[in-house]
Amino acid sequence: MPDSTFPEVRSLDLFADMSDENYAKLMRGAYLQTFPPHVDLIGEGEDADFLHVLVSGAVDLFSSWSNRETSVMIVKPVSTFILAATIRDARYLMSARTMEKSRIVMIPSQDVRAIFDLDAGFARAVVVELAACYRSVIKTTKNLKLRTALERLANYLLSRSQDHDGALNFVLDLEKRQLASVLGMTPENLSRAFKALQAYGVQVNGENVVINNMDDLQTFAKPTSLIDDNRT
Amino acid sequence: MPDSTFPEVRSLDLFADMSDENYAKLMRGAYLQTFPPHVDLIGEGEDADFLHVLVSGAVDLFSSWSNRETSVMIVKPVSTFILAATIRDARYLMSARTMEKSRIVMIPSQDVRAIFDLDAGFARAVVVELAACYRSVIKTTKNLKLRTALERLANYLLSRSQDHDGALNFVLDLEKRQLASVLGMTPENLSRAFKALQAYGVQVNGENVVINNMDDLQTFAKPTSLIDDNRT
DNA sequence: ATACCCGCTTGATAAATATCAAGTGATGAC
DNA sequence: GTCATCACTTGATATTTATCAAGCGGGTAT
Repeated sequence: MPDSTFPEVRSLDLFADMSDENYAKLMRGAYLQTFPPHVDLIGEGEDADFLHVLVSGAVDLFSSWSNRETSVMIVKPVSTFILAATIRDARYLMSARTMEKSRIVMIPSQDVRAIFDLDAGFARAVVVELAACYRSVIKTTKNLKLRTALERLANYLLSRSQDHDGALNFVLDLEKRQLASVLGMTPENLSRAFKALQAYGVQVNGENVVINNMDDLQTFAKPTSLIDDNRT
Repeated sequence: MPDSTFPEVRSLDLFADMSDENYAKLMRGAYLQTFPPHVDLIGEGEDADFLHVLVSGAVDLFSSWSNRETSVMIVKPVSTFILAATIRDARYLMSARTMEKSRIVMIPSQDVRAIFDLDAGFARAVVVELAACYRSVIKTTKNLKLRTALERLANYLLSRSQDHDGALNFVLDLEKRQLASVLGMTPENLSRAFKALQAYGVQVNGENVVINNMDDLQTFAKPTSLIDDNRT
């Protein structure tokens, strides 16, 4: 492959299938920016002028209403965020802030839409990506409506274990209050939920998690790929 | 426009922009089927062999886990459902059943994917549709995580009022137990929630709803287009 | 080293929501 | 017309979750 701007971006599924020419066009107006931790990037309700690609760091997509706030999802590198708003030329539904120092490529939304019309490979990739995002949020909805907070936590831990090749001990990748918000509960409630999972052999010490009895935990959590597997 | 198979389908946004030739190809393997009320169409976990287009009637998309069941969304005509699974050649994340007598056009998924590659207009329409679906589910998630059941109900009533050009009285379009499931609460809780909204001037008699004091209800419900407007 | 901050925990209590059981009322079958 | 069915309602109670208020403890700045 010839040189390209932002090679990390080029190798993303979303951009891998397009022609070099169209990729170059798309990146002509794009720029890379580095942000410190805890910086607001986007406010919900604003116009989606840019498609964002997180190259390194971590970003929290959250939403507020009537004095309440919740984290809708966490974005980890390398991936895009708020593709749907860009495509529809609509307003952001979520706010975004960096969680740590982050490098982000910003691509003007109008260029994304223009190249979409020019490049069939890109168009296909956008559709596949959007369909995956859609399915992921459907799973979130099922998780919220069908499970209690304790069950959501148990399944979260099983998922993280899977991420580590089924390891029985691992480190939480989120601060606990952040995790509480993602799971749709308060930090106090999360604290108690961790204690309640001791009954199923889960030990938590700071950010370290040990699963002493995988069978017990699975029997309680009843994980299913139709909710918990983010790949399918 | 020349004659086309399933004119109701042809005029959908999703199919309006494609060439007559490709539309004909897409519909070659499609067939229309009529189902009685309360018939299971799809079970979650099955392979997405067909894209479904609801031409008349109503369909409930629901999901089950561990002895619990919840209605994720209701599909009204004319619209497609489970587009994302079709695109990704994946398994259905939701089950589907008819709520009333329904006519449904079923299009083989492989044809959808094939024509997608051939027809740029169709590809664009799929992307726009999927982006809309994605944003709609994000709104559902915000609704669930940021609001209590009472607040969800209040905003639901305001939305239905909007659907009727802001009318102060209208008829519920769902059975109450169905509505309870969509809103993520039990039928008993919904019954009490209706009574609680009397304090804000809402009167419910059977399926008839009267909003006596729109200001009061809005002050309580705090509707926002970033959650409650399904068009943007 | 000391003091402070901050995230987390814990306890007590309140609010929201679900469950179980019984009752009401409309609708439809016979 | 009577009975049965079914959705809905109502009441009593249990569970889940949130709120408020301290307290704990590891890290950091000075």
